[in-house]
Amino acid sequence: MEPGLRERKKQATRRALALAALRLTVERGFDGVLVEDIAAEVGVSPRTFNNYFSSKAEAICALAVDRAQRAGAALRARPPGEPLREAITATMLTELSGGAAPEHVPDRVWFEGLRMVLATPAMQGEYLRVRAAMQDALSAAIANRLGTGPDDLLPDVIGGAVAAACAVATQRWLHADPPVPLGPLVEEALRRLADY
Amino acid sequence: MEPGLRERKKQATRRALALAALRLTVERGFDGVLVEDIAAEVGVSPRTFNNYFSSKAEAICALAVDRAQRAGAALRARPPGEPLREAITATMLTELSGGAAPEHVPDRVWFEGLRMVLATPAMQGEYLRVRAAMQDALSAAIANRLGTGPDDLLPDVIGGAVAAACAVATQRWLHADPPVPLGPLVEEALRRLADY
DNA sequence: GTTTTTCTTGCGTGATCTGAAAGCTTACGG
DNA sequence: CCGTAAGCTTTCAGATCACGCAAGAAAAAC
Repeated sequence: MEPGLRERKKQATRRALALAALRLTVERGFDGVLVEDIAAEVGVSPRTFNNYFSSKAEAICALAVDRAQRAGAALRARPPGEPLREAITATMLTELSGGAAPEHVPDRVWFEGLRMVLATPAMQGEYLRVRAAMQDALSAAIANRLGTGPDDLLPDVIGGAVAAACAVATQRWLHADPPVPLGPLVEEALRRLADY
Repeated sequence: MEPGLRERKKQATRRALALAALRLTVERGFDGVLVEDIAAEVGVSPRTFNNYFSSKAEAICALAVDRAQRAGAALRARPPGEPLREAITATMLTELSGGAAPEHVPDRVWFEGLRMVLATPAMQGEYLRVRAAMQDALSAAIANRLGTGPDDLLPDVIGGAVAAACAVATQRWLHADPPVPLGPLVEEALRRLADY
């Protein structure tokens, strides 16, 4: 069953809105861009914007949510025999370092966008939803990998811990001066997690 | 330096607003209560409400944020010789089980309030800020306890992981049918964390 | 008791988000 | 093909929210 023109158009509009929201926010700041502006950039009415996203912040973080969810799929795709810890580390290194990025979002927009989201109270809540999305995706993938029952706490706990560790690494990465690569930070954060 | 009348009044107003916000929300749902209602309940103007809280959701979760931050102080207060893992577990068991609750908030309001916050998209972001507050408080306390340098990732990573584990336990607790006590869930979640 | 600071309040404004109905576009079946 | 059904977009209107500003009231400082 092909997606059909209608569905493809919808996805395209969604992506365009999310991207415009992110880009404009990076350029002008959260309060410097109105929903109206984003809609105008894409060529739709403001009301249509809210048919896709229930808030400006949600649109800005939509691409990040998509990316977070892909982490789950990536973890599922690791070789079945691989030990869990290695699989997770490898997955996170690949995903977070932007190697696999179907969205053609310029690196600087990602970076500055993240920095801005983290620094703006009105968007912090939404960013934490990104983390939650990643946690859920990881939990599901881990449960799938380990074949644990639905009552086992382990997948959720590990998913949450890994997401938290990655968030810490990302935070450090954003504020590192001089800049450092993200990979080693992620690796170290995950190692420290295992230390505990 | 005593708090002074002015400061005490401010804190009282703040608490009253936060409590009214929580209670009314539990009774009528997030959309069923207006900022105007909360202000009226406490006997201040709506404008004053926004002098204390920058959003309705923030007010609703304010008491939870206070509680989360107390976790850090509680961890600092554990005996210095105690192993970190034990100290954390003991702290979380005491704090989350409501044993130490200076706010005289009825248990049912806490429970239903949490359930409602978790179920309402408009408040989820704010709840995640509660988690962030707990994570920060724990990180600081852990760093203080271990005497680690400011560049060490471990305190932040552990703080995040513990906060995540507690959130998982809380989630299960809220949806457990039939109801189960929170303590054992927290204990197990923290144990699983160490398993990884 | 006066002065000064701080908090509260009322008013006005800009922005966000949502419901409902009308118009246009796509999909489907003959 | 063509007409009908379904879905999406748009316009319009309304409700709420959050905030800046200036004036008034309460507390603190002197």
